[in-house]
Amino acid sequence: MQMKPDLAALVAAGGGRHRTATQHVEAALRDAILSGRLPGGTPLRQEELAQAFGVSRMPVREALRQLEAQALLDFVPHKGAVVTEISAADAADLYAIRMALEPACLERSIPHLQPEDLAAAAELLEEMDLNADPGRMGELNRRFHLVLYSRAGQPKLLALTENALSSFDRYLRFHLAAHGRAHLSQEEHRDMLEAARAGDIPRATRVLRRHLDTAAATIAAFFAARGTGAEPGGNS
Amino acid sequence: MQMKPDLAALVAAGGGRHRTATQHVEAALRDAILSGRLPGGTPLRQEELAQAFGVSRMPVREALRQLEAQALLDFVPHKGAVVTEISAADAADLYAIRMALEPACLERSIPHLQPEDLAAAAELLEEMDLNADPGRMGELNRRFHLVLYSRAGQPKLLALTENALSSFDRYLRFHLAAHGRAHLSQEEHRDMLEAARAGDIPRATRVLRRHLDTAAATIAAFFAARGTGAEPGGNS
DNA sequence: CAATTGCTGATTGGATCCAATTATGGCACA
DNA sequence: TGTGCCATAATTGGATCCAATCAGCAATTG
Repeated sequence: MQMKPDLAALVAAGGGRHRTATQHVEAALRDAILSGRLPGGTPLRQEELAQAFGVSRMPVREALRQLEAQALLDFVPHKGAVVTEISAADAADLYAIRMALEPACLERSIPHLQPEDLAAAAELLEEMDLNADPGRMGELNRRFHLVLYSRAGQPKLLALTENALSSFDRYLRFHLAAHGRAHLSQEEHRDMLEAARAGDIPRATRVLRRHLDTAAATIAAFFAARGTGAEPGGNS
Repeated sequence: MQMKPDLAALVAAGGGRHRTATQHVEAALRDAILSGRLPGGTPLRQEELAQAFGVSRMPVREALRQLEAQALLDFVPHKGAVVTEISAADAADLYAIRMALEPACLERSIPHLQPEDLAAAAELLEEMDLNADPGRMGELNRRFHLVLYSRAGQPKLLALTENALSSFDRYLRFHLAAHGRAHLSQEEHRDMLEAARAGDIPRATRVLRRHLDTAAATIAAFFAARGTGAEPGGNS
């Protein structure tokens, strides 16, 4: 009966692949939050995390501040950082951002898309068909979208979009739980890819908007069915 | 002949109005960067800033990291943080973001705008007519836009928009230098306010898009006329 | 004379220690 | 028995100190 197996687990998730300890802690915590292993409302105490990661409290502090800037944590003075709660309102907020940013990315990127981009996108779609692991699904979905946007040539716009997509990962499990998780709007994904291949910007953005609309509706329905703060699955 | 009068000046700009030293340093530095007092390319050494602010290097470090996350600084290992350079490409990037986010904010906010919001917006426009101080102009312009968006009811979307508007302040001085700075698109501002008052969402967003288009064109022309890295005015 | 290599200085990342603030529990008293 | 106050303890913010890494320069050698 370990009280905190999550900490030991998420330390390993960071891997040793980061240059500084701060980056290591930040990556591990972000991944844990976005994947749902650290659910909303979880309090994070610096000392505890420092021991778990085998570092001092300082890199933990800096990592927490970075995550706070990304709206993944709320800082409460003298009570520690807590993982931000997910909610229908927050999901709608994220969707509004995605709806604003992603069509802009797509329409700027499509004219400059290269064959290798389309091939990479198609490969990601195939992988999504085969791979049903919810955790990996979020990454695949995010990468698929980002590949299509990658030639927009506006780094800040892309960075914002990537951040919004990452934040959305927290809600993807809802989506997967609602649908049979077998096909996560793969129809629309294929439509988008086809439109992009054809260079048909109006059609591509139209499909993208519908894709986002249906996803938003799915999440909203999920929250409406349950209480506003319910988690879809266990943390097993 | 003080080598670094800027540091002493920007310390005072922070004021004593922040809870933690980190917030104080962050606010002062951000204001200095956005206002142009710290131009692009300026190296910021932690020890130097710490002395200037009368604090240790730690809050300076955290503040710099926060500013890096906001894309105002670039971190170069063992060479210090440098203020990000402004460029035509960066300006275009920012405008793409504004063009994506602000119409979304406006159309969601207009239906819920209150009379006091419209009054506040009108007051800001008047103040912009009277006040010609470039530094204050940026704040007024930002607040005018934000008031019109304030009822969008999507905190993350608004936060992103506010950040984009703040970042744009760095380019506002170009705009002011190009036009006579007497009327910073006040025509379009008034049009927007009128459309918002009438609840005419299509017209308001149309005006807003044109407003952003013309502003983008102005900045682009300014960069085209000069070299890509020129600063408009002195730092007096 | 130029290129390379070793050294020194500077700068950042991390650890440990201290201070300030507040949540929380117990205890006394009405 | 319930309520309010106080003391303790836990937690964060900040300061100082140490280690590691890299830039720049000079001396040396081909």
